[in-house]
Amino acid sequence: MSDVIETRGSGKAPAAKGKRNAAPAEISLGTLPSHIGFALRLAQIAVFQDFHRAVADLDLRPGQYSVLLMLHTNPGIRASQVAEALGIKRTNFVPLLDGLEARDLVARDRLERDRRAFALFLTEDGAALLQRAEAAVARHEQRLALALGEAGKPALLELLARLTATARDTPSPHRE
Amino acid sequence: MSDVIETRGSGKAPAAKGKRNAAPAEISLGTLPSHIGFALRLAQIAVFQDFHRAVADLDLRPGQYSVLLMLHTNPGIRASQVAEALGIKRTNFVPLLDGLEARDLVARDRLERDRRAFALFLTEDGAALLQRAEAAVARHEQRLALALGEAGKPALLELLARLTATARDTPSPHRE
DNA sequence: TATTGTTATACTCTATAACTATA
DNA sequence: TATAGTTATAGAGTATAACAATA
Repeated sequence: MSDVIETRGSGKAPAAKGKRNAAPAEISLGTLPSHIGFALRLAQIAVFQDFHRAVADLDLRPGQYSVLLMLHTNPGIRASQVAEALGIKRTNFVPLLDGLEARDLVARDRLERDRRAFALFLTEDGAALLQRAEAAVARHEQRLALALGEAGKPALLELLARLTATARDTPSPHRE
Repeated sequence: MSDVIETRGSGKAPAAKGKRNAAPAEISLGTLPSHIGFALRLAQIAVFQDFHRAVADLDLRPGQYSVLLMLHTNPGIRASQVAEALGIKRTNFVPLLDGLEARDLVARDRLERDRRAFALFLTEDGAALLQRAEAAVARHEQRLALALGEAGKPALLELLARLTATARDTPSPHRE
């Protein structure tokens, strides 16, 4: 829990002779570790890296996995619905879908009753890949849950949900 | 805590007549909300947006604020030390520093005993801006702490630290 | 030879404006 | 007029390779 980081030479250099330097060998993060945003960033990076390792064989990033999951749970859903549910802009969702379609994991079916829109489905390959991904992601989640302890995971999800709700709803702080 | 999202017309459209559509009006996120990575992403986005609003007058992003804080806590520190401590690549730290220097918030002083490196300092303007930023960020943190409840913030920081440590240290899951 | 800072570059994620074809 | 999907584009954040000056 020390806020001090050793930066000199990655542990290879001898114990530093210049103690009166303008640039100290030991630096402090100060109050940074007590900032929620900073801690969130570090955790997010670490968790996403672990996710990446977990599904490395399948070549899936978190966003792609989320889309496959949504299409499995909501077959025939429209593209803009998936994008909105996942917090992705419609415009950025296009290349994401293109990539999955090019790999023949999802299919776009033009709707007859509204020929502007598509119904999205998993292909057989997509369903099969999702199944393997779900198993890998379950192991990834179990690994994290183990580190969080018995009541840790639900407690964390509850705290994160409060952050999401509060920070989202908070109006501009200086103009009320 | 419902996993169901209403996407049709953002609440403006009449109650949807086509109930037998291929694309249902109500879609489910399925198991996604129980994924730690997904919850982390939502919380991070919300918290960073709140941070942005909190320091909007000062035109500071989280990374820039972190650098100012580091230079205040560790005056004379070298650029690569700051970058490493914050988890930023040296190469990406250059334009970040350039921006702060262009605004006359930080100064690079060439070190005499090692003329490859710079000692970094806050300027007077930088110190003054940091002071205002710290006040704004403190209000931002208090707002979040209020939402998390009495023991919520330390509990959250503890859980996030466990995630950071575990996910970072975990070796590749399929090759042991 | 190794390190500090740097340039150039590329890839991902995100954001806005504007187009098309439909409604 | 409005909506679903799309294109083009631009801005951040992040990644690697390679260079000059210095150690």
